[in-house]
Parts: sequence; C-alpha cells; structure tokens
Amino acid sequence: MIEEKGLNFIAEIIEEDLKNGKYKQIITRFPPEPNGYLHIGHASSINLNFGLTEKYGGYTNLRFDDTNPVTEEVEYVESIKEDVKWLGFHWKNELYASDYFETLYEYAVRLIKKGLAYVDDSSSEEIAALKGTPTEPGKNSPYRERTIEENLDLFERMKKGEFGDGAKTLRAKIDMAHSNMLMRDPVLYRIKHAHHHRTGDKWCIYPMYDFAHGQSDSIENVTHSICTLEFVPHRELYDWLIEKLEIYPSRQYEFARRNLTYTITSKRKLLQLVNEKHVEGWDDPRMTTISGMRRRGYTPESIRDFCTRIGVAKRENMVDMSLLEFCVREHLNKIAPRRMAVLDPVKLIITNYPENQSEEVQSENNPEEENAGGTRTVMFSRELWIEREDFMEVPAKKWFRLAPGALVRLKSAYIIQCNDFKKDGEGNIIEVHCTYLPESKSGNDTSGIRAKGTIHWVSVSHAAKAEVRLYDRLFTIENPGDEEDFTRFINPDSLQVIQEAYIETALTTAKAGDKFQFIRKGYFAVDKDSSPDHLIFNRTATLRDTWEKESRK
RNA sequence: UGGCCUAUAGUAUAAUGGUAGUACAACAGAUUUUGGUUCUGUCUGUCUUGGUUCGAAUCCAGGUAGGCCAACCA
Repeated sequence: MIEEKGLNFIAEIIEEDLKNGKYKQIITRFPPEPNGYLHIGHASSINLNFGLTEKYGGYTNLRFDDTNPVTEEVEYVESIKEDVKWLGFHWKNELYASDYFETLYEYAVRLIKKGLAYVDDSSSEEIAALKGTPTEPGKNSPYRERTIEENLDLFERMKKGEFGDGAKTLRAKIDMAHSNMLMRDPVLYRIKHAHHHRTGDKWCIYPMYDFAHGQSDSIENVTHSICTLEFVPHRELYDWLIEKLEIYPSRQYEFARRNLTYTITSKRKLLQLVNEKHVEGWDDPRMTTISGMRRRGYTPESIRDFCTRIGVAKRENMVDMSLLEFCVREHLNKIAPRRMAVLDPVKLIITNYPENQSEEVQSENNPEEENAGGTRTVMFSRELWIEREDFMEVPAKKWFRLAPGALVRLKSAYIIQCNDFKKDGEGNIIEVHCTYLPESKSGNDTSGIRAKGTIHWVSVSHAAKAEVRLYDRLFTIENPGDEEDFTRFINPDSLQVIQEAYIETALTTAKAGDKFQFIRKGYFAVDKDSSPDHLIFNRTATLRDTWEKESRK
C-alpha cells in the first residue's frame, strides 16, 4: 500500500485547522449535478471528500446540485447513489440544493433589502454586451438603480410566475469594472418555467450555481468545500455572498481535476458518446464511467487505490492509463480464481492417449492465496482445444510454446511433444498432433523432464461455450478531450466479440459480476446480461505480456 | 493584451530552508507448471535568470511556458 507521509495540501490545511482548534470536526460534501453518470474523475473527488472525513473525523454529505431542472433527471440521481455506495462510501445525509429553495429565496430578499441585489430586465445578450471583457470594464445595467421596494416587488412577481422565461433576472450589485468577471453583477436567479425532478412545478425561478452552492455548503455547516480548479475565480463571489448574507462561513478549496490518457472525463462528451450511439450506454464497459468500469470488472478497491495513488494537487495533469490498469491487475491477481478458457481454438490431438478415455486433473484456484485457494477438478481427454497463437509452425527465437518437435506442459496435466500438424486448403493450421508422457502428470511427475513452456487448454468433449468480449481503449490518441471532433479518434477495435470461446466446466455456473483470471489471457468478469444459457465474459484487463514485447523486437 | 492559478524523471506525486525520494512506465536479470505473480538491479528530474541565506525544489523579484475567467450551465 501507499506510504502515509506526504499529505496532500488539503489534508495539510485540515490538520492545521484541527490543531489550532478552528474546527472540532470537519464536514465535507460530494455535490454532483444529476445530469449524467459519475466517471473516474468523480471517483477522485469522492475518494478525497469521503476519505478526508474518514481519516480526520466528521462526515460527508451527498448533496445533489439540482438547480437546473432542464438537464437533471431522477435516473441520474439513482445512478449516482448506486455508484457512491458501490465505491464503498457512506454519506451522512442525502441532500438536495432544491431542499433549500425556500431559504435561498429568503437569502435573495435579504440581499435586495441590503441594496446588494436588483432585478434586471435586460436580455441575456444585453447582459453579455454590458459585461465587458477580461481586458475592458463592463457598464452598468440601466436597471441597476431601481429602489429596494421596486426590486422586492419585482422579485416576488418573478417568483409568482408573472414573467416569461428570460424576461428578468436577479443580479448581485457588486462592481461592473471588477477585474474578476464573476464579480460584475453576477446573475443570482433566472426564470425557468420548467418541471423540476423534485419540486415539480412549485418554482419558476431557480438560483444559479453561485447562489446555491456556497449557500448550501453554509446551511450544512460544511467546513471544507472542495471543488476543482475552474472554480477558483468563483471563490471571491463565494466569500462575498457568505459575508453579505452573514451566514456560516464555509471555505472553498480547489484542486486540479484528474485527466486520464486515452479517455474523456467530460459529462457533456460522455453524453454525446451515448446519444450518438458510439457506445451502448453510460455503462458500456469501454466507458470510464463508474458504472462502465463496474461492468467491465473493475473492483471498487482498485479504483480507490488508483485515486489515492494519483493524489491531489493543483497542477495540470495527465495520468497514465497504465496506472489504472496496474491497480486493477494488482487487486484481481489476489482475488480472482484462475480458470482455463480458449478464445481462438485449434484442435490438439494426443495420439497416444486412448480414445473415449478421460480423467480428472486438479488445478489450483489461485496461487496467490495461502494453500493456493484450493483446487478444482478439470477434465482431460484425448482431444483438446488450445490457443491458436500457442503453436508456431516455424518457431520464433526464444519461442518456448508448441512447435514441431517441441515439448510443452499442459497446465495441471501432462507434458506433450508435438509430432505433426494438419492444414486446410488455405494454409491454416487445423490440427496439432502430439504424444504425451504418461509419467509426467502434474503433482505426480516422475518423468524427470522439464518443459520450458506451459499452455492452457480445454477438453473438447467437456468444453462449454461462452461469448467473450475483448475490450481495448476507446480512443486512439492520448488526449481525445482536446479535440473538437473527438469521435473521429474512437478506436475501431475497442470491442472485439468472440461468439464461441471454449471454457472449462467450472465456469458454467458463473454469475453476473463474478471475476476470474483466464490463465494466460487476462482478467474477465461476467457481464450483467449473461445467463446460464448464454454466458458472457467481459475482459477487464489483459495480463502483462512480456512475450508480446519480445516478439516485436 | 486585465485578473487569477500552476511549474520536481516519460507520467503522477513527496521532500514544508539542511542527503531530491516513492509509485507507474521503460530497460536488464533471477525465480516460476500462467512469457502472469514475486524478487533484484538500471535509466531518467527541481522551467529560466537574478536575489536573500552558511545552505534554496522550498523564500523574494523578473522572465518563460501551460491553464482558467467574457452561459440566465455546474
């Protein structure tokens, strides 16, 4: 596991706050907007927010930032809850910004009464035009100097639904020449006659992010409100609103969102992949959504380990996908039972093994566990399926699998020697003929012979069939998120379906979510659509393959 | 070109004024009934120029590079 020392900068701030008595306990929140599924980037934020309160004492709320009814749906709320739970975290309270609409409205009235907010009749175009640019100051709205009474009256009528969408907004009265664009009289409330997933049609005015998020933090007494770097400029407004409203002073801290190579972590772009059917859905195993990774066979432990390893900082970053793969392999190596499956079969005939005979061999379930996790029985017979790539008519350098004359160990069974092979009219190998050494049986080997290579196999007469889906990275370039038309870089080979692979008997009772290592082929998980009649395995990750590297030389 | 944020091996992250470390990746070797796992070793780094200091990755100033900000999105 990872070393304890070397706190990230947020943990340092918290330790300092705790040490000097600023807080007795810390409260954080994970604040997703329910407008999409959670992805690996969110996992990082979840791991941070929940991890901090687990470590330092306190709690974390799950708060849905549901202030824009147009894009938010109950389906997303449900998926988010499921994903957070699956990752293994427990929130103290399930909350919604929409729970605070009444309070938020009162806060707005409070601001108006202080002369710090006004109703603006300008259109969004007019507001944008008067906003100025980063290098030029903005200009005051012609409605900026309305009286408090008039503002109060207008705001109440906005709430009552007297005006159409976009006709008016409530704006904070700060400074149109401020160097921070967000302080140039930001919009606090807008009119949207839209149905909200929780409040229904009760409201037709909705608070903007800046007038909901910090206030919700404050209402919940959140001590450390952790968000990503793009919200740094918002912090000034966050603090301004808390100060003027005279409410509990939550503090915002920002860290850099994590970027991963060969994938995208933008809800908008993920949604596009779903809508344009480049993938099967939000939980397509090629998606780096939490639900996609779950379906792919990732474990929550491996995702949490990954998040902890990549850490927290404020600089731009691009994390190597190989680290994620390392984390999942490391965990699966410890927990996944070993099984044999042949994905691209070629028939192997043991010419000196009696026809119609079969026997049981014992194979270890997991050499990484104490006592090898026990053994299982595998049926052995005269005809076996082996992997096409495990035979070479003309062996390469350093090749130590099957080739004419070569000796090889059949995993958990006998040593065999290749004597012959058959080809079809097109030159494809269709049969490999071998003889076996009867005294070389695993666990009982008196042959004194050592075979350099070991290959996996499945008995033809005992094999079951299964569909196997081989997944590869979804994109062909490291940073598809940088590309305007990122769909052009979708990997055409990101999914390869094997309709009929041969699997050993022990695999036939596998249920959705079960994880295995197919010896020498990789880690596989049973798909949610799998059934006893039609088993489906998803490849989670390949094994490290040093031969593949060697062969490329 | 105004404001803000950031800069340590290929990648990510430590070192909090005192020996630049860890992980992944890469490479080499040992072990292995998975070319897996495990073990050993190797390679590669403080953006730049000054300043403060006995001593600077760390503090200060200038420069350079990258990022963010002009939705009635979050």
